[in-house]
Amino acid sequence: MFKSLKLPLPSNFFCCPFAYGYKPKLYSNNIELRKSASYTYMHSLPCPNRLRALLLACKDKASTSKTHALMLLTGLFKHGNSNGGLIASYVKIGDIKSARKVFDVLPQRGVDAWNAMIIAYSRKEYPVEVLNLYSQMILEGVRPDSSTFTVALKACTRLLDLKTGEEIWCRAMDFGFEYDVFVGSSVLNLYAKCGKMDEAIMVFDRMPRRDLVCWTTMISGFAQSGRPIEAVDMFRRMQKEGMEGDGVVMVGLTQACGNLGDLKLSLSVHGYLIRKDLPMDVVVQTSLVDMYAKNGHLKLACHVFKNMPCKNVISWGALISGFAQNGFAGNALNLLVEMQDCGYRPDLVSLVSALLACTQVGFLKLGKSTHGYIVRRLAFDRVLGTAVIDMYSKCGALSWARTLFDQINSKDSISWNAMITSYGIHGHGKEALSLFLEMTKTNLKPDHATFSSLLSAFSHSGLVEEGQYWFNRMVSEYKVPPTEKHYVCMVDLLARAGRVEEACELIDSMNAESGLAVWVALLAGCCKNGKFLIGEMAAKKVLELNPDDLGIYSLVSNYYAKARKWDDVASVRKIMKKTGMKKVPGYSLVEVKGKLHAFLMEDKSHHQNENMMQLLDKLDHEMRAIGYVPQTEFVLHSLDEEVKEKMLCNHSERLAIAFGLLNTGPGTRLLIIKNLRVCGDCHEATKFITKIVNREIVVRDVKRFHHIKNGICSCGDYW
DNA sequence: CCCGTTGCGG
Repeated sequence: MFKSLKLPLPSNFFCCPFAYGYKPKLYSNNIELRKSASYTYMHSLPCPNRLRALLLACKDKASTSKTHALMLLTGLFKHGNSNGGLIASYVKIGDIKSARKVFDVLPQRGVDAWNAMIIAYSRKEYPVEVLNLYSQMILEGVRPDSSTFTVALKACTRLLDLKTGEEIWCRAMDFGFEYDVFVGSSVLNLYAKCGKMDEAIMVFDRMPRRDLVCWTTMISGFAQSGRPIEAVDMFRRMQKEGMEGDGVVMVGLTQACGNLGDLKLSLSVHGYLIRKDLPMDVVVQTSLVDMYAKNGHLKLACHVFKNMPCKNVISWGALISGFAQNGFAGNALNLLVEMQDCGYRPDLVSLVSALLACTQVGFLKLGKSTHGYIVRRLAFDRVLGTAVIDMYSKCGALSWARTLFDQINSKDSISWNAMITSYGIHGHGKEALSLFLEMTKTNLKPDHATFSSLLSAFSHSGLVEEGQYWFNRMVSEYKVPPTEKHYVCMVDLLARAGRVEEACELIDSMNAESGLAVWVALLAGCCKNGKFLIGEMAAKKVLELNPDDLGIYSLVSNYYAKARKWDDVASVRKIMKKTGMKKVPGYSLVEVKGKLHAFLMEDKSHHQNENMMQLLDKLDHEMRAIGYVPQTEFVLHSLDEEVKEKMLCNHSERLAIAFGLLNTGPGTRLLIIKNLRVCGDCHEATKFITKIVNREIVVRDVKRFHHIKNGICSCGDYW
């Protein structure tokens, strides 16, 4: 990061100048300026333009050097004029080192020379060098021009160095560039990229003249700051002022549409591009793919993608990440292969998407080979490392996750949080705590996310005392204001431990409005512990908040069933039917011999169905012999007990387990991935199965892991 | 008098 300009501050400089009533002085004389060298030269030597033309025509090293020599001979070099052109011609042939060498020995350096050098560094993306030269230039008393300020501001934007940027902007205004569109749009971009859209709009509204670039900056600024509605408003305002968009403007709008998820608007943006016959380059088309993918319309995204005459890795990445983000892990992974078949090398983004896809479906084998690919092909950085940690832990390989965690040498709080979360979901609350304590010994500060990870780890392990202790210390010592997420963890922790009264008190003490999630957590705890007094209230609260998740209604209905309030069960069922919410079909996945197999509830279509049923039948008898009693309360239909018991056997995880047992060698660990929470009966049954077949079965449900071995589950039946 | 300078994709 750029340290400091070490320059005297312009007058009235303070934070965002307009916010504090800053009034720029036009053409101020408060800084002693030497006249620029090119200015003096014009009156003393002939034919400067011929030399410039010559320099501009230079195409290679030879002609540049020749002209350079000519300048030295004629004495032009000594007098300083045209040196900007000389530097620029070295830059043009890509020889920045020579350009800098010339620059350093110039007897007189006019603003053109400085600009040429600064622009060269800007193009090569050396923002720190740009700012160094800029400040040196000011100190030497050379008068910067519009380009100088524009490029210097761009450098600050790259570094996200708002403070330096504002300082430069103030100076630009003092030098008379307040209404320069180039300087102005650079300032807008600086604010936009630093996430200060309110300041940007303040500057924007004061601009007397705005070009298309200014509008684009505002539109994409709003889009990228998560304010898509304002981005669209900005575009409408622009049209009202008689401007038409170009491709770049539309890219900003596609981002806004992607975030809004408004298909109609998305289609109209696409339509605008076609109607106005704007050039559809790779960038525009890729942003359309991304827009449709973010809207969840993968078909449209694919359609645009397929019709792209020219694709690149970014286009592929947009589609792959679209599939992965929308939960279509298989499509994402297939696309990654297809991309390679088409001769494109997966890059960071497509690989992270692939990891995400593997994580979603618990495809450890493919995740591992993706990890291998990353290690071989790319530098293994912190971001990728954290993604791989997440993948391993969510694919059940906690110890591998830890090994990798130890290998990351400059961990940020995201890496720590990922590892703490990993211990949490595997039910290792104590390890999560000791890792947290280790983190506090570094100079990283635990933030709200760290405490979310820690508290949820406690809740998965039922560590009530620890939870209360650290919740209090989070507020008092670490000054992290508790968010709803933290409250949910605490309510969950207390309520599941049966301390529903304390959970209630905690909800009452919340500053913010208590949302749906805390009441759901409370209700779940009441349901588990048969606390019908507080449960009644929690159930009412939950229903009042009109949840749109069918799972929540199932919880309420389960609760009423447990409380034997059949009328209420019926009325909740009625709501569920009326709202027409689709039940998410439960499925289970199991990896066998490097392939992932999926099972739906009561799925009889599998070619091994016969064998699986036989095995389950056999296991059912053996389980009953050693004490298994089917818990039919988990089947919600009003059916005969016998039918209910049969249905339990057809739960998807039983099918997956049967398939896994039949197709793997004795003693192999099975990993089952579920998209819902594991049902209580299956949990019991699996414990018995591990005893009978002498295997370890790991089940990942939507919330956490269950490592089941010898009839005992790592969750301690606490989930 | 001219030139260089500002906004876009996973």
